[in-house]
Formats: sequence, structure tokens, C-alpha cells
Amino acid sequence: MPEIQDPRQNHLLAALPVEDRERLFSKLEETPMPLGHVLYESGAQMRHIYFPTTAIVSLLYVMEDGASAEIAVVGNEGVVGVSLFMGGETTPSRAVVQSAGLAYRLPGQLLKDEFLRAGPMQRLLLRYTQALITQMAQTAVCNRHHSLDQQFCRWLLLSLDRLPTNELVMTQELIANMLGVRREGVTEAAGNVQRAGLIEYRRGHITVLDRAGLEARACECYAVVKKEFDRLLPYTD
Amino acid sequence: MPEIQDPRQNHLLAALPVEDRERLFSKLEETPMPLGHVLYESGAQMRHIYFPTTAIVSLLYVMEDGASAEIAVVGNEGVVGVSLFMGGETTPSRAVVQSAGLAYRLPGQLLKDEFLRAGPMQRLLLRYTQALITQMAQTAVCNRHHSLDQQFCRWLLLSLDRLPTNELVMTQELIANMLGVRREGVTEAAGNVQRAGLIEYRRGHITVLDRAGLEARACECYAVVKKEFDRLLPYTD
DNA sequence: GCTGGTCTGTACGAAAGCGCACATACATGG
DNA sequence: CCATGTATGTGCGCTTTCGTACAGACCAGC
Repeated sequence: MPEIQDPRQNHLLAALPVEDRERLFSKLEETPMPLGHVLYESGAQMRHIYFPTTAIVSLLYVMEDGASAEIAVVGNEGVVGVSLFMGGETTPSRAVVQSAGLAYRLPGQLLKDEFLRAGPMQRLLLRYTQALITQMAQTAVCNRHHSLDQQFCRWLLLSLDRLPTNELVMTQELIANMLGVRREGVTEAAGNVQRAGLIEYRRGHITVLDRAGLEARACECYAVVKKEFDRLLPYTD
Repeated sequence: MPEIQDPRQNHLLAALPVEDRERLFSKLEETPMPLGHVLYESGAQMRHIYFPTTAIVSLLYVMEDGASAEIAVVGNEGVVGVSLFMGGETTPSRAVVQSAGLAYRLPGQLLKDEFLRAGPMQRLLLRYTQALITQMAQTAVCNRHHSLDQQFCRWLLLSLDRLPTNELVMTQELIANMLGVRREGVTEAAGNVQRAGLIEYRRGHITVLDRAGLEARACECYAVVKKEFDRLLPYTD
């Protein structure tokens, strides 16, 4: 994949009008995002806000006993660190790179200054935050009501939407951490979905063969969130 | 309880400086909130934003098959209808009165005008929204990892914090809808907690006898959310 | 004070997921 | 090409919750 980096690969940045874009773009720093890198620890002061382009970031909560669960996932459609402009500065969750790639980052103070201009950026950030809220809410519902198979499919689709290819580099162990289930459970779900011919995998690589099939097998949660993102943040590639 | 209504019974309204308060208070309408009343339906245009004083409102998601789950709960610490100022206008969830009482409401346009002043009200609304995000995230985690007993205790405490008394008027059937579990499951959890001497109940009335005991029996989720609300929205009674 | 409707208690097999143990298979670097 | 560490497959008993069915208890209104 020939990656010619351009901040506009991030949908929020791409949606800015020219004058805002020019003011901001010079201040953005391109940042590599290696797999597993922790952008924010729970409760820690955030220094930057991150606009992923090719990377995917998981927001996950880690419990006292070490068990974890993914709250939401952020890719090039959004931004990591909403609590900076929401006013809280920190959150009780952790942000960790789930799929390696690149992001643009902006020092927290600059982002806050930009937010206070009450211009297009503020509007975009708030709408994105609402979309994020929808994703979290749906995660809660999904955790309550849907089977591991369904959740696995939903999770694959969420990741797929944020990747340029149809291949995820991801072990079952990591997926289990995200979903907050046992690794063996993921083995079983993945086996089911593979036997159904929707994916193919080998040691840390999952290739999606039949996206429509995955959507059919996932619960409604995926579609609800997707539709809400499209409504709140229309983006034409 | 002799209810002398005052918008300042809502913590967000109470936190406003005098000048903002005077501008806004004349526009607030006191509104009765009967049990079960639906403030917003999923996807429907919101016309008002609600500041509960004695009422409690549940945000819940209802699935295609009719099953439901509570996403978050709002009482006099917050406001119902954040998507009005976040820019989305609607959400995929439903807002329903879980405990009857009163609220002050403000027409959507007036709230938006106020938000755009970028004054103390904007700051409060955004911080509250971040607290709400934390609550939703924790709900997702709790749904994934904790037992029904723990979730039941957490839910009781969340309600209790938003009520002036230690008695909830609430059938087990309704609680089950909120938690997204079977009614029989709630019967069992409530029985366990009653046998432990923490609550006492009879046909739709639950009296909390030992609040500290409930907190000990609940999972960490309750404390995490409580702490985050206190941090983001300090309030002294 | 009876009655009808609602609310609560209990039981039981089924299903999903967990924790644990261990076997197997794959990829990569020496 | 082989060894080693990591990733994946599988089995099994246990626990929690579900679905369903039905019994009992309470309360309001006639």
C-alpha cells in the first residue's frame, strides 16, 4: 500500500473548510502508531489529541482484576481524546492501538483553542462525539443481549470499516481482550464463521471473504451504529 | 416531602452564575413527569431539553425484537437531550421516566442559543456529557463482566443517588426491562439482597436499609461512575 | 369481604460461556 | 531444516442465565 500521508485521510480533518484547514494543518504532527501502543492510560492527563489515518485505536476499560472490555473503536472517521475538549481532561479508560498505522496529533492546548473558536471544527468534534456515544451505547446493548458469534462479526465489521484492506492483523487472544471474553470463545466463533465461508484466517491474519455475509450474521448493533455515523458525519470518499 | 420547586434543585442549573441564571430561569417550564412517560422516541426530533429535579429518566435502547437495555440514567444531576446541543438532534435511544417527579424543560432552540454563547452553560453541558459517556462505557463493561446480583445493586445505587428518599417505587418487571434481563432474574437477585438484610421490598416498593452494604455488594462500576461524576461536576448540597 | 388483576416466588431443563488442562499446528530465526 | 515460542483447537465439568410454566401472594375496587 503506497501511503502518501495527507491529513485529509482523516475524515474529520478532510471535512474542514479551506481556511480552517490551513490554520490547523501546519500544527499537526504525523505520528507512527505501533500495535499495542498506549496513547492514554486511565485517568492520566492527555497531552495530545489524535486523528488516525491508517491506524485503529481501541478505547478499553481495564478492571481491577485485569479483565477488560472495549468501549469503542476509533479509526480515520474520528478522533481519540474527546475528553480534552469536553472539559474533563481525562477518562477512566485506556486508548490502545489495535491496528498499526499512522495518525496526526495536535497538542491539547492547540485543540482547545481551536474548539473555542466555535467554528466548523467545534461542530465536527461535537457531532463525532455524539456518534461515539451511540457506539458506546450500542456496545452496552450488544454485551447484554447478543451471542459471541454475533459480537465477533460486529467487531470484525467495525475494524474492517476502518481499514483500507480486507485483512486484519490480529490474534484471537487480542480480539478476546477487546470483546472481554475468553480466547477459546473467539477460537470457536472464528471457527464457526470460517466454516460458514465468510472469513479465512491463519495465525494472526484474518481475511474477510464475504462482507455481506458477515453483516447478515452480525446483530443489528453494527448497522445501527454505522447508520448513525453516516447520518452525523456524512463523508464522500 | 414538601416540594417547593426551584430550578436550582437541578444541579446543572444550580451551578450557573447569577447573570446566566436570570436570563434562563424565566424561560424554563416546570413539567410533570409521570412514570412511564416517553420524553423522546428513538430517532424522533427532540423539541425540548429536560432538567430533572425530582424525576429520574432512563435512556434505553429497544431492539428490533422488543428486548431492551438501559444505557444510562439521568436525575437531578444532569439533563436529558444532549444530542440537541451536540448537533445530532436525535438519538437511536428512548428516554422514559423511571421514577415520577418534576423537571424543568427548555425549548430546543433556546437551549441551542444558550449553548452558542459559549459561557458557563456550555461548559457545564459538555462536562455533564462527558460524565454521561463514562456512565455508558461502564454500563457496557458491567453488562459484559458482572453478575446480575452486582448489577442489581449498582442499579439500585444509581437510582438512590437521584432520589430524596431511600424508597424506590418500582416493580421487578420494570427493573428487569432496565437491566435487560428476565423478571425472574430480578426476583432472585432482589431475594438474595433482601436475605442479606440490605433492602426490604413489597409489591413495587423497595426500601434500602443498608446503603454501605449495597455498595460493598455492587461491582466497582458504581464507584467508578460516581467518582467521575463528582470530579466533573462538583456539587455541594 | 371477595374478586380480579398484577406482582412475586419457585422449579426445571436448555444453552451459553467460563476456567482449566493439554494437544496440535504454524512461523520464524538460528 | 529444525527448534522454539506463539497461536490455535478441543474437551470437560461448572456456573450463570435463559425460557417456560405455574403457583402463591398481595392490593384495589366493587
